[in-house]
Amino acid sequence: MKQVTIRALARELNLSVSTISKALRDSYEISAETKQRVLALAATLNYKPNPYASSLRGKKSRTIGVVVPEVADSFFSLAINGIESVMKAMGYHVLICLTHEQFDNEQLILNEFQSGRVDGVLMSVSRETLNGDHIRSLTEQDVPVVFFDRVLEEVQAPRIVTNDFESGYAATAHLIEKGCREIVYLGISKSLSISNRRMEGYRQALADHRLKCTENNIVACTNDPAENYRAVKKILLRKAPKPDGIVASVEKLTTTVYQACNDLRLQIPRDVKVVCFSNLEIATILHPSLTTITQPAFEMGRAAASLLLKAIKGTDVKGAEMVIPSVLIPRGSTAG
Amino acid sequence: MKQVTIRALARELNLSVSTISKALRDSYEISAETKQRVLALAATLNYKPNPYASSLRGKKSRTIGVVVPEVADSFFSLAINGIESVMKAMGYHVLICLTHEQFDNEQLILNEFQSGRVDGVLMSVSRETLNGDHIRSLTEQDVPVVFFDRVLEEVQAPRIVTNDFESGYAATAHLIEKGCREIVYLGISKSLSISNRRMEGYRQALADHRLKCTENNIVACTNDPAENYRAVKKILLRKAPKPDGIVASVEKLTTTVYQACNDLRLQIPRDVKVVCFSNLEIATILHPSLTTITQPAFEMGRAAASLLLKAIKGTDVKGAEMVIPSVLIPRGSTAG
DNA sequence: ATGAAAGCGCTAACAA
DNA sequence: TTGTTAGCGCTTTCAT
Repeated sequence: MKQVTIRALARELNLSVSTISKALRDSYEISAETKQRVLALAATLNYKPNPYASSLRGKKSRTIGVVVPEVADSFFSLAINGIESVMKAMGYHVLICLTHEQFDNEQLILNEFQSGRVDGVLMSVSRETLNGDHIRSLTEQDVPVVFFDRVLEEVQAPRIVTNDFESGYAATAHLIEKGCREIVYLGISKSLSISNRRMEGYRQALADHRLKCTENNIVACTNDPAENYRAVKKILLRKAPKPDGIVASVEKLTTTVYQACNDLRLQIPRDVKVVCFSNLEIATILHPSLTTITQPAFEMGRAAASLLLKAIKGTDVKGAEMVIPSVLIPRGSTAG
Repeated sequence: MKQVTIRALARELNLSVSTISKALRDSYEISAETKQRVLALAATLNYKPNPYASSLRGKKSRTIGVVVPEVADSFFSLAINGIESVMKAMGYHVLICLTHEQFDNEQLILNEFQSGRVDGVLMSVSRETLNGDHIRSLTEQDVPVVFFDRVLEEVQAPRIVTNDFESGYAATAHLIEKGCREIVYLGISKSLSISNRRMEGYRQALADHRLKCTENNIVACTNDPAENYRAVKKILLRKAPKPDGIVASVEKLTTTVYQACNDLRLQIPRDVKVVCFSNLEIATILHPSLTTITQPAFEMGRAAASLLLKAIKGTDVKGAEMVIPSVLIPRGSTAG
């Protein structure tokens, strides 16, 4: 990497490095003519300022970290698009780090972020995360952290979330309305607050409709598709009471549920109706098309990014919370 | 950001900064005892080396850039997983940049990469990319570039690709075998080499089976789903000759094709059979399940990452090319 | 309007 | 074995 440095420009124009630097940053101290000359030479020599030198000097990296469980997931990939749209406009870089739903990866990543590599962090915690010390040590070093979607309640940090309770409620009420009486809830993890909030909504809807809520109807899924498949199959095979509705709290479970129903010769929506928290565009062409709770992934990404930028600028956003609602889109899987 | 620096450690232990630096890097020059003391203090004070300072000093960032059209796409998100798995193991960071299929974004990104921000670049070109000057100026600055999947033929750079020609051939031959005689090819873009190679395979398969290939059966899709939908619908409505098979060369078109067939009351596979280049896990639960050409996305990511690391190390990989084959998975959409 | 010089945190050649 | 020193490229006082 043979860089064109400010020094090279200075030598070429018989000016000092500081003059060049100021000219490039359009300082009022520099004459219009000099600015022209500098800019022109910079263009012809294809000068690119070394970002690491400025970072070192200025103590800011113009880079943010995005910590997510997975990128092969329509919610997160859309959220990343939203984040990126804001950050690009503000000249920030986005360092995406994946935890693969593992707490130790998450810890390692946040740890590394204490080095000054990033000016702020957007994160959605892993399904395993119970303790927030790694997050707190980051904020204690004045690296602002904003949660989006998956929050760790224990940590006091600004957050962009969706209305998980209401969505869980809406999904369940919708199934009840369509005649379901024995509704199964498939959670992502026992510890994840979004999963629990959705579940609380589910419970509340059952209660409001005078349906009893048995723990047997609640399944905590794992990160292993095969295991989830067995669990879903098992509960669908139960005879008395036979499940007639499913609320799946995460996109990954869509395939599992459809496949299980298919293999068990259960017809959706006749034998069992399904609502899934999902952002899959493809929901419309499933057979039957899938009723979804669709989250405002892109908007959440945008909002989280904007909030983080404020925090980086030094605005006090402690305790800021923004709720962007999800939408229930009824389709074939709950028809009839 | 209040950093613990090497200087702080030095003061605390009454040692010089260079001793600390060497101790941290486990230099043979430093006594075991001193190393212990340094490491211990570093741990208690939670010292994190400033990556930008080392980058500036060492002229290497231990960061690579990944330039892709989109992240909300199962091929690219899986490929990113593959890349990340290798890079994490080697202690590299991954800066993901999205072109959104636009050439000027791609240019801007590669331009910025001339600043020394990254040690190397992995890229899949945008559908608009015709000219490779931006890529060449990067390699001329000794920033190695490795293509994966979407190559710009014009640029001589190492590449990890899949067998696009053979896959296009296999998809088409499969349809012919299943009785199709009027097969439509849906391309991603006229300029994209992968799309063209797949198309060449399609043409060859037709020729080998003594079917004529009319330009009317070849549709170049755009980045606008609505427009694609109209185009697909239009060709499916054609009466004579009526299309009875579709090869869709990109995942995004799956929804379009299924939706169009659905809306036109065309039954898959009875009226028209479909093969799609796709990595969607969900292919199995579409109705009918989708016959796919499944690309080795994760493996391609891994291979590309390894190759880039070699290039960064200075190994000569000019002209290296690795082909990882895709697999045709026959499912319901081509049954019967 | 321009320049000299210090320093961001780290590394490495050289000295002691 | 440890320390001194000179930068990496850039920004920013503080002169001039």
